[in-house]
Order: sequence, then structure tokens, then C-alpha cells
Amino acid sequence: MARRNDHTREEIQGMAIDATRTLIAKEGLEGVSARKVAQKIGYTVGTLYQNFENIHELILHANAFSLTQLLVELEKVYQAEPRALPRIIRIANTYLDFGQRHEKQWIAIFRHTLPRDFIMPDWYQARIDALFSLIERAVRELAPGRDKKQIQLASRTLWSSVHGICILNIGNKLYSDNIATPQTLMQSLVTHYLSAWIQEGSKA
Amino acid sequence: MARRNDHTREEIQGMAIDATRTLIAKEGLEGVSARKVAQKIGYTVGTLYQNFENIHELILHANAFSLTQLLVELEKVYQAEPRALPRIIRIANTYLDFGQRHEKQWIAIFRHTLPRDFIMPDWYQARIDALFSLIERAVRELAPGRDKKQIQLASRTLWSSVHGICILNIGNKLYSDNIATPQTLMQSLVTHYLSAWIQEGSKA
DNA sequence: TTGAATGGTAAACGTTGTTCAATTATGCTT
DNA sequence: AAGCATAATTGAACAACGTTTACCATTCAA
Repeated sequence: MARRNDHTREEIQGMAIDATRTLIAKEGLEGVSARKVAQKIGYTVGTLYQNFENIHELILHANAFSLTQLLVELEKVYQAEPRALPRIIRIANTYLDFGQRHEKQWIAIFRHTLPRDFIMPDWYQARIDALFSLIERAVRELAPGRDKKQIQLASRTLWSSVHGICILNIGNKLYSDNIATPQTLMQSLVTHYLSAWIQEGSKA
Repeated sequence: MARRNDHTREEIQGMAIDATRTLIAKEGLEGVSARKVAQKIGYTVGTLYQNFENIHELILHANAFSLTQLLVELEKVYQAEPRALPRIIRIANTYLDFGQRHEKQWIAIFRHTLPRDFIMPDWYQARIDALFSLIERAVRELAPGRDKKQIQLASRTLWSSVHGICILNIGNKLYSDNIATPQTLMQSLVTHYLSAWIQEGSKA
């Protein structure tokens, strides 16, 4: 079944995703183009388009890789810290830190917009869900008494906020007057929000 | 000085910005192109490029318009509500609501990325600053005793978080299981964060 | 009524995503 | 071994993009 360079369909796809990843890491999302990827793996655009529906699917695969990396890091932190509150704080900081360490990849994940008719693949949505469910787990063990709805509300609120800090941190250095580092903001957010949320729960 | 259609330089610029705004409102940021804008105002691309450095400057002007609209709304809410805490809550909700009512424009503001060498114009940065300073004002009057650094930290933390909820609200309907509406998240964030923050201040 | 300056155009360049007819290489069958 | 069917691969083409520039035309100053 193999041809020319003895590359399986799967191998070509893997090579293309790798090439896309390095392109993103070096030049950012804007640096990715079908022709560049094709040239990097020693094929032409035509071949690329027999292995991927379009350029968005390719980028989505590269982004899914980054998301998996992030998930692995967060899961590790989760395992390493048994105490519920420090755990969430560390997870939030790791999230922020990941965005800083892999800035280009991070931006690629959240700035990449797919066309209106593009249906997000299951395997991609699964990563997003895994992320949110990790947070939900962490929040649940922080306040085991709360019912599912409350846990969901708190974890989504918290994580949207954490995400907001990460977003505004990147690119725009809104915090250029050095005192208010993103880490400080993160600390302020998580401790204040959660302390009030826990306190509210102990009243009931 | 006027030519062909008796349009001043300023008039052409205004027309182009208007055309860009309606394009964004109708088709989103991706629907904007130099040729489309030019055609809409009855000129050619060449003329457009004599009035704007590049397409980014044009989009920036359109986005600045939206930002001003937003600012006006927020300022109105600020004036209408004298009580410090309800004021912040209403401002946050208005922020969220604006994003929902003008989704395309909102996305255009925050998804538009300018090239690496592009220096953000002062008149644009001024809008961003005005936004943050409005929040800072509101937070300051919530806790007049705090020093400037603490106010800055809290207002930036709060607003990054508010922004995060708005961001995750748009496009991706992460909250499709209806119970956790963005309004609920917003309420949860602002009340919990601020109550803990105020409490912390009253201790000192 | 000239000459200079400016407004405006149209065509061109290089890039993008995407498609597709033509070609080439392979595996299977005879 | 020869030929055929099938699949992989190519390269050219298309439309649209941002941007530049040589050129034309209109106006103002002299």
C-alpha cells in the first residue's frame, strides 16, 4: 500500500501534525500555511489535502496535542498535591505557567477560529471537556457537601476567571507596571473567590 | 482640494470606517477585506491605502468605535447607580450583555491580532485604559480605605475574570446545559470575590 | 494657459486555501 | 512476466487576499 517514500497515511498525517506544531512554536499560528507544511514533510499540498479535510483540521490536531500536554501537566499536579485547596491553587498556577512557557501554542489554541460551518470534532471537544472535568473534580473535593449543580457553577466560574487572567496576561502586557504580576492576580482570584464560596457553603 | 465625488480625506476615512463596521456587524471580522470596503464606499483599494496605513488600522478604528459604545454604556450605568457594590455588579452585567448584543463586534475586538511590528496607536490604547480606569474607580469607591496598589490589584483581577466569563460565553456554548448561564457565573464571581476582598480589608 | 501637485485608478505581485485532471507507482490477476 | 486496476502524488489552476506602483486625470497656483 505504501508509495514513493514508503509513508503510511497515518505516518504522513503524523508528520504533517508535527510540522504544523513546530511552525506554530516558531512563527505562531500566522506562520502556518498548507504549502509550508507540505514542503516541510516533503510532499505537495495535494497530498496534504488527501489526508486532511482542510487546514483547520490540521491546526486542530496540533492544538489538541498542546491541550494534551497541558492536561498531562495538570493531572500530574493534581496527583502530587492531596490537599484540596493548595491543589486548586497549584493547578491554576500551572495553567498560567503553561501559557507563558508555550505562548505561541497557547495563543494558537485560543485565537484559532474555525469557519462557521465547521463542526468541532469529538476528539477535540473531549480535551476541552477533560480540562473542565479536572477542575470540577478538584472543586468537588474542596467542598464535598455541595450538590452537583453548585459544584458545576463554582468550577466554571472559577475556571472562566482563571482563563481570563491568562488571556489578558498574554500579548498585551497590561501588567507592565510590574507590581501586579499575573501570578499575584491569580492568587487574589482563587483565594478570595474560593474562601467566600466555602464560607457560603458552611452556612447552609 | 476635493476630487471626483467631493469627498474630503476625513469623509473618506469616515465612510471607510462605517463600511468596515457594517461588514463586521454582518459577516464578522473574517468578512472584512480591503476590496469589499473600497467597493462599499465607491472607491478602489488604492484610495483606501492612501487613507490608511493598512487594513489593521482600519479595523482598529472600527473596533475603537465599538469600544467607545461600550464605554458610554458602562459610564451611564456608573452614573445611574450610586451604591458601590450594586454598581460594580451592574457594570459587570452590562459588560457581559454588551458582548451578547454585539457579538460580532465584540469578537472583532478581542480576536483581532495585529502583526508583530504593529505599534498600537495611542488613541486605541486610550480606550482600553479608560475601560480599566472605570473599573478601578468603581472598585475604589467600594473600599475607600485601601491603598492604590490594592485597588489596582483587585480591579484588574476582577476585570480579567469578568472578561474571562465573557470570552468563554461567546461562540463556544460551554454552558449549553442551560442551568449555568453566564449571568449566573457573573453573579457568582463578583459577589464571592468582592465579599472576600472587602472582608479581608476590614480586618486590617 | 501653462506647470506642478494631488486624487484616483487599474493592473500587477506574491501570498493564501482549495480543487482536480493528469501522471506515476504499486499490488493483484492472469 | 505482462497487463490492468487502483491508489498516491503531482503541479497547475482558481479565486480571494493585502499591498504597491505606474499611470491618468483633475484641480490649483503661477
